[in-house]
Amino acid sequence: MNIKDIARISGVGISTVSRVINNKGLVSKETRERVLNVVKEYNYIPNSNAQNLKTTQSKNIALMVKGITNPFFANMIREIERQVNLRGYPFLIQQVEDGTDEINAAIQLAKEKNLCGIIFMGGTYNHSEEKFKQLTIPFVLTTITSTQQVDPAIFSSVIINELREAYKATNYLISLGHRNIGFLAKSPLLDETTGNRRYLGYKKALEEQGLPYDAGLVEDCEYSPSSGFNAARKLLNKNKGLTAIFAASDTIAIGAAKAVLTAGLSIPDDISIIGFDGIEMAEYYHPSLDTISQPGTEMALSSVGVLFDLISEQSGNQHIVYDAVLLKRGSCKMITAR
Amino acid sequence: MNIKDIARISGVGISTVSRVINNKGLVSKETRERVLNVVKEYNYIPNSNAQNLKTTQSKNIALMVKGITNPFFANMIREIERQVNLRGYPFLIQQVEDGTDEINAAIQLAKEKNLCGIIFMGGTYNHSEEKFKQLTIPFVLTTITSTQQVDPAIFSSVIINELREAYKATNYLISLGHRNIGFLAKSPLLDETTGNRRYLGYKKALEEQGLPYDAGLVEDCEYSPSSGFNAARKLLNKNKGLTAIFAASDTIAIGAAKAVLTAGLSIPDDISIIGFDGIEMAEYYHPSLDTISQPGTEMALSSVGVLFDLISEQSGNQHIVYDAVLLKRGSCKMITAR
DNA sequence: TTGTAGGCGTTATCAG
DNA sequence: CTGATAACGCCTACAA
Repeated sequence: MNIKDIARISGVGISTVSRVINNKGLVSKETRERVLNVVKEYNYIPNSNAQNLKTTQSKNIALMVKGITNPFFANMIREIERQVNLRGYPFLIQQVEDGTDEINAAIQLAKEKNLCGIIFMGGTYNHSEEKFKQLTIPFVLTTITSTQQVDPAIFSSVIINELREAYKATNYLISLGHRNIGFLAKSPLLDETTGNRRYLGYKKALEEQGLPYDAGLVEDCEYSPSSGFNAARKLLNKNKGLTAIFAASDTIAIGAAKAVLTAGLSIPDDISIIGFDGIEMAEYYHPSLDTISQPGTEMALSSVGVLFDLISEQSGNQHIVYDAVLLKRGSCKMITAR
Repeated sequence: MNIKDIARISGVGISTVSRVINNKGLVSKETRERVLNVVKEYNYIPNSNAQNLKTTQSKNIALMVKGITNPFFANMIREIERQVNLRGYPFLIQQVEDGTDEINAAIQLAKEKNLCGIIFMGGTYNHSEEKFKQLTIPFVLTTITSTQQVDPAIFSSVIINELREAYKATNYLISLGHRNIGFLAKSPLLDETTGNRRYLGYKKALEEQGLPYDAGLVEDCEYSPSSGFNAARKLLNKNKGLTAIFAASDTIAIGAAKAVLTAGLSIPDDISIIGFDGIEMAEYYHPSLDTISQPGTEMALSSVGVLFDLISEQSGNQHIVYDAVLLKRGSCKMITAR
C-alpha cells in the first residue's frame, strides 16, 4: 500500500493524494472525501522514510536522556513527550549510555533521522564549543548547562542553579546548628557534573559559615538507594560526630536514611537528612525526607517551549534558570545539646 | 554530505562507497582504505531514511512502553536497550499514552519506521486476534499477556503468572493468620489488566482458604505512592479490623506503608504489608517491605532473545513464564491475639 | 482543480 | 573489482 495504489484505487493522480494527506494545496471537496475514504479503508499510512527523504526537513524531535532510570526524570520525560506530541511532531527517546558522549550520539542521530530539534537531559557539562557547533539544529540542555568556556549564545538551557540550591540545603542544616555535615554524591567531583555543582554549593556554605571542610565527610556514591545506603554506613562508621547528611539526590537520601535507621539511630533526632530533586518517594518515605525540590514539570514544559521557539525562529538561544524549593518535612531538626 | 560527494571526493563510484560502508561485496583494500578516510574526514553518516526507503527492511527495533514512569520498568528498559544495541540494531523507545491503543500505535510506527521488531511493555490484555494479525512483524509482549481468546501461536510473551504470584502473596498473609486483608490496585478490575490478574489471585486465595471476600477491603488506586497512601487511609478508616494489606505494586505498598505509619500504627506489629514487583525502593523503605519480586532483568534479556529468534526465524512464537520470588523482609508478621 | 515528471540518498542489479 | 542505472515512496514545481 503506497501512495500510488491509493491514487489508482481512488481514480486520481498521485499528487492529489499527497495534497489530501498533507492538507496542502487545493483539492475539491468530493475528491478529498473519496481519497480519504480509500485511505481509511485500506489503512494507508505514508512511509515516513520517503517523506523525510524528500522534504529533508523532518519534524522529528529527539530526547537524549542520560540516566533514563532516574526517577526524577520520569515525570519530565512524560511531560516532554506530551508537549511534543501536542504540537504534532513525531518524538523519539534515545537513551545515552553512561560514559558515551551524548553530543556525538546526537550529531549522529540528527543526521540519520534528520531531526529538527533535540532536548538533552542528564549528563555532563564538559563539551567543547566546536562540538556544539557541529550540532546544526536547535537544541536545549535541560537539567544541565555547560562550562563557562562555551559561548552562551550557541546553546539554550533550562536549569536550576545547582550550586545555589545545594548551598541553600547546606546552609539550612548549618542554621539548625549542625557542624559535621556529611555529603553524598557521585565522584569524580572534579568534573563539570551536576554532582560537582552541588558539591561546590556544599563547600561554599561551609566556608561562608566558617566551618572546616573535612574530606572525610564526603563519600562517593551512585545515584541509587543501595549506593546511598553503603556510603552513609561508611560515613556513620567513621565516628566523626556526624549529625546531618546532605545527599545529592533523593534516591541517595533514601538509601542514607535506611542506613541511619538500620543503625538504630533516629531521623531527625540523631541524624538530619536532606535530599535533592523532589521525587515522590522522598515524601512517602518514613519519615518524609526534606529535599530541594526542582520544578520538574515546569522545566519540561519550558524546555519544549524554548525548543519550538528556536525551531520556529521566534527567538534565539535562551537560558532559563528556575528556583528550586526547600521542602521541610521534618527529617531535619535543630541540633540540641546531648 | 551524501554518498555522491564521498564518491566524488574519493574518486570512485557511488556503489563502491556503498559497498565499503555496508561491508558488502568485494572492494580492493586500497579503495576501501581511501573511501574510509574520506568518510572519516568529512564525518559522513549515511541517511537512514534513504537506507530504509531502499531496503524496505530496516533493522529498527521499537519498545512500546505504557507507563514509562513505572520504576519497575526502568531497569528493564535499560537492559532491553543494551541488548538491542549489543546486536547492532537501532533502537527506539515509544511511550504509549495511557488510554491509547498500543497495538494501533505499533502498527502505525511499524509502517512509518518500517520496524523489524517490537517489544511491548505494560498495558492491557484485551486486543483482538485480528488486531494482532495486522501487526505483520515479530513482536513480544513483556509483562503482559493476552486473553485466552487469542491464539497463542500468533504472539510471543515473556511474563510471570500474575494470578499465581498474587495468590502466593495473599496465601502468605493468610498463613500468618491474617483474616481481614486489604487489597489495593487500579480499577476497573473487570478488565484484562495486570491489576485484575493480581486481584483474581487475591480472591482465589481467600476462597480456597475459606475466607469471605469483602468488597469493602478492596480499594481502587493508581500505581503511585500518593494514590496508595490515600487508598490505604480510606481502608484504615473503615474500621474493618484490617490487619494486612496486599498492594498490587511496590509503589502502592510504599504509599500504603506511609499511611499506616502516619496513622501511628506499626508495621508489622499492627499491619502487615506486602507489595509486588521488587523495586529497589521497597527494600530501602523503613521497614523494608516484603514483596513479590519479578526477575526484571531476566525478563528483559529473554524478551530480546525471543524477539531476535523470531526475527532470524530461528523459532516460532514462544511463551516464557518466569517465577517471581516472595521476598520476606519483615513487613509481614504472624498475627497474635490482641 | 488535477496529473506528470524529476529527484531526495540509498541500495542492488547489472554490465564492464 | 568497479561504475552506471533503476528503483524505493513521496513531495512539488510545472504543465494541462
